Amino acid sequence: MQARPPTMNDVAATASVGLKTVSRFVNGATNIDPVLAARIALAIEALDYRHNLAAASIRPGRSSKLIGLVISDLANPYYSSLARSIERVCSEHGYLLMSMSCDEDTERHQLLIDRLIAQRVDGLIVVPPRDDPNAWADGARWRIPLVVVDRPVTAPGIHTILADNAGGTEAATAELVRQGAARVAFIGDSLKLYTMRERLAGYRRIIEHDDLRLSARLTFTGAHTADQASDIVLSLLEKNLADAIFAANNRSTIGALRAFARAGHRLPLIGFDDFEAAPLLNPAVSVVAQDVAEMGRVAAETVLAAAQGLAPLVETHVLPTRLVLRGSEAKEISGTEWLE
Amino acid sequence: MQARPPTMNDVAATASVGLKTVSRFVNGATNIDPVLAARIALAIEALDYRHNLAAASIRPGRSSKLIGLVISDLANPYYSSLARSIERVCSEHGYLLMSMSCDEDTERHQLLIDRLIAQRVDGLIVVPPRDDPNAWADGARWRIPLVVVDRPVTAPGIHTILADNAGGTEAATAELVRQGAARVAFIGDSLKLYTMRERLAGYRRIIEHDDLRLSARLTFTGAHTADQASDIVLSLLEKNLADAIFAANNRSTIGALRAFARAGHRLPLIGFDDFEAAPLLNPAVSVVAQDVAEMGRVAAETVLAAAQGLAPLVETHVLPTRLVLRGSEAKEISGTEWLE
DNA sequence: TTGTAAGCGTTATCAA
DNA sequence: TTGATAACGCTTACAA
Repeated sequence: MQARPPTMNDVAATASVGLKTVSRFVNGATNIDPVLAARIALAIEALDYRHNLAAASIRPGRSSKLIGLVISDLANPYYSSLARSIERVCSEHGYLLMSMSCDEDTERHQLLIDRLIAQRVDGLIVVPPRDDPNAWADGARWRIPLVVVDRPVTAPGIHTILADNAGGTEAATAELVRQGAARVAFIGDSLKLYTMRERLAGYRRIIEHDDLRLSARLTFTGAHTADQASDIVLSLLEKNLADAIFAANNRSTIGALRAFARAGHRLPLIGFDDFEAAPLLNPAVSVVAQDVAEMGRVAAETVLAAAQGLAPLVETHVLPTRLVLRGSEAKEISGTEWLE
Repeated sequence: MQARPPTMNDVAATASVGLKTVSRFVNGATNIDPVLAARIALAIEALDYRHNLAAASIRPGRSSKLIGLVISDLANPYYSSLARSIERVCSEHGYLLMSMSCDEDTERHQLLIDRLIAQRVDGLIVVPPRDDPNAWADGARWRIPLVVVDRPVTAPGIHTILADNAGGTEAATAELVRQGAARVAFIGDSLKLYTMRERLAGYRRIIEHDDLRLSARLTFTGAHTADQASDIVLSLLEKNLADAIFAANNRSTIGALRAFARAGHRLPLIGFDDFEAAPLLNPAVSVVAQDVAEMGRVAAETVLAAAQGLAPLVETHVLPTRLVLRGSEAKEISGTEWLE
């Protein structure tokens, strides 16, 4: 069905020039006889010749100009924003980004990394899998630059880009306290997750500093789903055990909102991670926002610099978060404002 | 800095076996002397050898096992869902998906396609650029399978996957009429866009069929932004010119919601395309939802079938949409229900 | 400036 | 079953 695609040799023959001249032409060399160049251009057009980068890239000194990215889910807004930002930087440098989803599956994660290395990408950006974030990088010998994003890895000598999970949570908790909440509850997922441990640490910096000695009774790390978070918050509301809620991830934020709706009244709330609906809800939901685009940019520039031999120092980069106050700290549902 | 990565030859030398035997081993051939196999495995481990797929793929009869995808924006939920769905099918078939964003930029779109072909992808899935959706595919001779998604292309012989834009809008409009709206307004973007033309056509099937002769006065195709949509809807509300709103895309839906908020009262509303906030708003927003995952699945299976020589008939595939009624058709802001 | 010849890492042929 | 040898499409000395 599909004929073998034409090669540089075919072009050379058709244009009656040497192979090397076609190679020069294709690679954009300037010192070519205009007459030959025209013949070559014509032949390329006639044959519909396409440069074969796979063949070109196996020569020593040449590289694929490909960067690999392994995340858990391309369709998750957090990761797709990250991918988009990385893609932008890559394309500015003439690189193509290959973004792969591993579904937080450790095995698939490894498979994808192996496949990308087999594809001879010039660099790798990886979000470690949630469970067992270290195994894949453990004894591996990295011949290509590797940058890790969002969660750190224990293996040494790896570029790491993180958000300031602790600092962001600290700021949010402090704001809730400043607004008069003596009892701020922390609703989050398992402490097996690095980000949860960090966020809880930030929360404790404030709560224990204020010596309220409440952190233990108000700390909930079993909210794996929005429903579980909702149940926890509902119970707090019914027993009047808290004055404000810090929701340590999106699911917990949604859960808290559902609990508010069910109970008919609400508490001041700040959630970790922004989400599309947050500014559209009534009242708009305050959040700690990560600068995902910036994380992507730094990750991409780090990997590209290293890929081009500019070998930056291996270091951990912690990017600041932003407290976005929108109005969910109001004591009651205002009912008047809606969508702005 | 980075040493040249070890080759199959290095492995063969280390293991004291022939090159071809290593090749067999790496490609999973079964008929290998277990003793030699063990030596090879050891050598691979010792050298940290990695198969070079780029080199392998230049041999005749071998392919890259890569599929290319060109969309406008990976960070757009619609496209990231599409990419995710395609990626899933590809990986089930042992293919890797390369997803690229062109930002609706015709030039970049062409650049990406050329680059992917140069990379020797086995197939290409493309969302044509919004402006000038035909140029890129016009005279091109496609040696690899090509599938076009979301918007059609005039060039013949190209697999095309579309959503039933007209049918979905028809159903939504009919529902609004059924609920008693005599004057349903159509708020959308320019008719230069294929999807807008289709959606308007669906709207007219109902409005003109009902002989209400209102479609012209109630059709607005200048809502390029949410703000413009908002202004239009606000004016309709103030002059009491419409009984219900059909918002032909997400931006128009958001605009209509803003107008409702500003005016303090609302009309029955159905929007085209679902969005994350829709079920969370109060009242929840009814939409015409596209089955994006299914579109991706069909696109991927079409391209993979063709790539594997199963050459399915070239055809246009129109996938049904789903009318998701959630409660935004209520006449007033209820204020009691909130997040469920 | 141009072309010839060698070699990149892999796979396919084919004789052993 | 194994391994020397010849491709694959391309780039890079090096000679012309």
